[in-house]
Amino acid sequence: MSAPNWLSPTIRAAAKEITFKAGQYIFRSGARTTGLYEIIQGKIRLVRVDRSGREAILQVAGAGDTFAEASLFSSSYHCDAIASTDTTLRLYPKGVMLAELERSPKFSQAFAAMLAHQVMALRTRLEQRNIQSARERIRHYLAVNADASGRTVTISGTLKDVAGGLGLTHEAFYRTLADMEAKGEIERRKGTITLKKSPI
Amino acid sequence: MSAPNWLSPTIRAAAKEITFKAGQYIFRSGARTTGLYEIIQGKIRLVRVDRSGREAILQVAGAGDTFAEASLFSSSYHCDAIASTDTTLRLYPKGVMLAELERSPKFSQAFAAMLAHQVMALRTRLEQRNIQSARERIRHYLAVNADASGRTVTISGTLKDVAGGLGLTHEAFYRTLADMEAKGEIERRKGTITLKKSPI
DNA sequence: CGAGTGATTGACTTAGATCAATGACCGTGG
DNA sequence: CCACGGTCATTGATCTAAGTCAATCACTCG
Repeated sequence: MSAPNWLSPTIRAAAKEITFKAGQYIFRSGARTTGLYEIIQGKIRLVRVDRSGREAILQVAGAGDTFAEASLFSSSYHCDAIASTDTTLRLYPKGVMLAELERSPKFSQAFAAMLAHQVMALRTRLEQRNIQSARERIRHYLAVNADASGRTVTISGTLKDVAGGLGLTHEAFYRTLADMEAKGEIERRKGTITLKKSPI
Repeated sequence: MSAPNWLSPTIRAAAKEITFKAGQYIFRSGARTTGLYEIIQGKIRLVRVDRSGREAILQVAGAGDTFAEASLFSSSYHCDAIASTDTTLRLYPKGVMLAELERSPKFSQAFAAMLAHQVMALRTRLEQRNIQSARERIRHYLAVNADASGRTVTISGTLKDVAGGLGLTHEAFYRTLADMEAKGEIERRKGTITLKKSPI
């Protein structure tokens, strides 16, 4: 999800870049695990194929994301990884990663910290999805992503992307934002949204 | 989320049990971090309070779940933890945990493995929530949770709980299941659901 | 300057939430 | 032992918010 600043120089050195064409398999279910991947460019999906031959998507990942973390601790893959577009990956080989976990407590901590933060962020997003109403969902997003002052949220990327991240269509998102602004609940400026204090 | 079989005896020994009354704060935003919690009994919620004084829920956790993993790597809390019911917790103190991470590569690996699995499971659930249609969401659930044969899913807990986990009302869930059964897509038995092969 | 994309708004439709009612089952306390 | 309260499972009726389709404007980039 984020740039891997948690990696030690040793591991960076051991990484290999690999490219895949759209549609190509990166690994298949049952195959021996190779390591942790980081996406340099492109998009991949992890899928499991169900009885009817349909793909059940486990994860979609894009540039900057990592995937197959859990494969470090398992001997074979339990899903397929497929390049959705032409893709460049960086592979951090399992052996090197495990050796480094073994050798360097510093690295272990950094790695665990990164995973713990991801767990927290994912749980929060999942909790957000439990909210039915678009308006409440957006409020949740704003409350959770507000800066230290608890007021302003900086929008990273396009509004459309944010809408997608919230599990809303961009139309619903635009509309609700417009409505919230009209009602004075928020204020919009280029790249930021500011929560207004409730008028009570 | 699961019984902490990844804990070393050293840490188990250092754990402390604490009880809270419903509504009591377990920790508050800004306070110094104490460690990782496991819920023995009861329910808690992690919340951030927004400008309008409303709670934005970051996580709801129940018996068997752990929370505040990330606090191990941070000096102060960034949210409040509140007991939703009378609750018994086990606290694994931060100092002991970090020392153990430092000392025992075995433990570091086990801890990282546990977190990596959680990350995977959470990503999968999040991906599931991107599916609009109840029917497709259920299909996804079945495909992902099928046993080795790829056919049968064992229902843990009540159907109602499963519905909740899928982000559906229990009514919608029952209805869709009934419909899928009527159409011969699945077969239901006590405690299990079996996927039928697609008729193509 | 056109093509492509984001931002925005309108109109329409629908799937799922909500409210409601019923039967089955389970534990329990008199 | 059985009546009663509670919860789960199930189905019906209704409503509405959000998805879908569609059109327009602004902006950027080669």
